[in-house]
Amino acid sequence: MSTTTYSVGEVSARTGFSVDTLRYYERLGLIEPVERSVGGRRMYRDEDVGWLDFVSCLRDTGMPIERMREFAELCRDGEHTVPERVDLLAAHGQRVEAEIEVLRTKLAAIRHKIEYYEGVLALRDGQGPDQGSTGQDGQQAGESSEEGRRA
Amino acid sequence: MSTTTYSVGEVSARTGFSVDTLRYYERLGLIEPVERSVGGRRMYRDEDVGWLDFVSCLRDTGMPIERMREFAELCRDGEHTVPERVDLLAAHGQRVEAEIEVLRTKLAAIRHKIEYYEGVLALRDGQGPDQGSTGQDGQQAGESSEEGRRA
DNA sequence: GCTTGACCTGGAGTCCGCTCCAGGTCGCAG
DNA sequence: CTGCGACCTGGAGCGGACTCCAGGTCAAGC
Repeated sequence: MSTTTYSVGEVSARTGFSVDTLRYYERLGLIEPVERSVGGRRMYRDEDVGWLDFVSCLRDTGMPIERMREFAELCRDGEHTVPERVDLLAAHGQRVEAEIEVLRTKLAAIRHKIEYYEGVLALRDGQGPDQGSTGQDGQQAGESSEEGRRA
Repeated sequence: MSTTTYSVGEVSARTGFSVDTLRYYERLGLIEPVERSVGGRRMYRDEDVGWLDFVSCLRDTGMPIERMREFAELCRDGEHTVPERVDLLAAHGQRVEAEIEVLRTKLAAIRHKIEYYEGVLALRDGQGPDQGSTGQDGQQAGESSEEGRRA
């Protein structure tokens, strides 16, 4: 069983992190110091890649680097930190859920606006073409009559 | 019908934008120059607040300021820009949907990890308390055997 | 009239998360 | 042995989105 390893470039391709970011994360202690070849080059193992995949979950869900670092530290500190890790992840999970909810709500408002615009277009195309290019549509005025208050 | 107006502080409280941010957005042309009192103070009207509510939808769904500015400009340029506005918003909507999808997927992976940890805890509490604090749990090693590859 | 707090301006400063750079090494192909 | 491309380091630079500051004005209450 030859323990295959990957260069930083390969890992970059696999994980989507840029080469610079991989080195940056390592400096920050977000990744354990990666094994090196004789010539000093990084040799990532499968576990490293697995960890990076998880880090990408954290990052892509908006966890700040500092908190990821804390989490990494907990992982390094041994199994007795598992409860804390759960707390940290669960708290993050809640934030992500809340974030998703915000996105859904606000996206709905955006879609609503699109529909309003499409209504405007349908109306315009249906009856008389282009009635005065500069109507009472000054940024907020025009459509606010339709949507006004309500985030 | 007295057209009520709001001070920058009131609008800040209502919209959630900080006072500084409100002024900043106005400077950038993201909001039309707001009406002023004799003494030079901003007096926001309901339409302004409505527009800000919509801006918060764009911002909170991650639209960069520059694109918001473009959108604001289209709104100012008159009704003939409605198709472009729709395009801009629709494109943004797609990105937001994609983003939500990413969040869901990655959140699922995080939950999976939490469950794994809870399994570890249940196991540990069930049979023999704390078996060696510094096991083979060096950051990625331990749990990678469980989750390994797969973002 | 005086105090106090909210407001004004232009510009500088901050924080985050990378990203780029210079100057040097490694190692494989030809 | 010579390229050449991928890699190394420490540190500087960048883009985005605010946030803060100094120094001044305004307006309502006492």
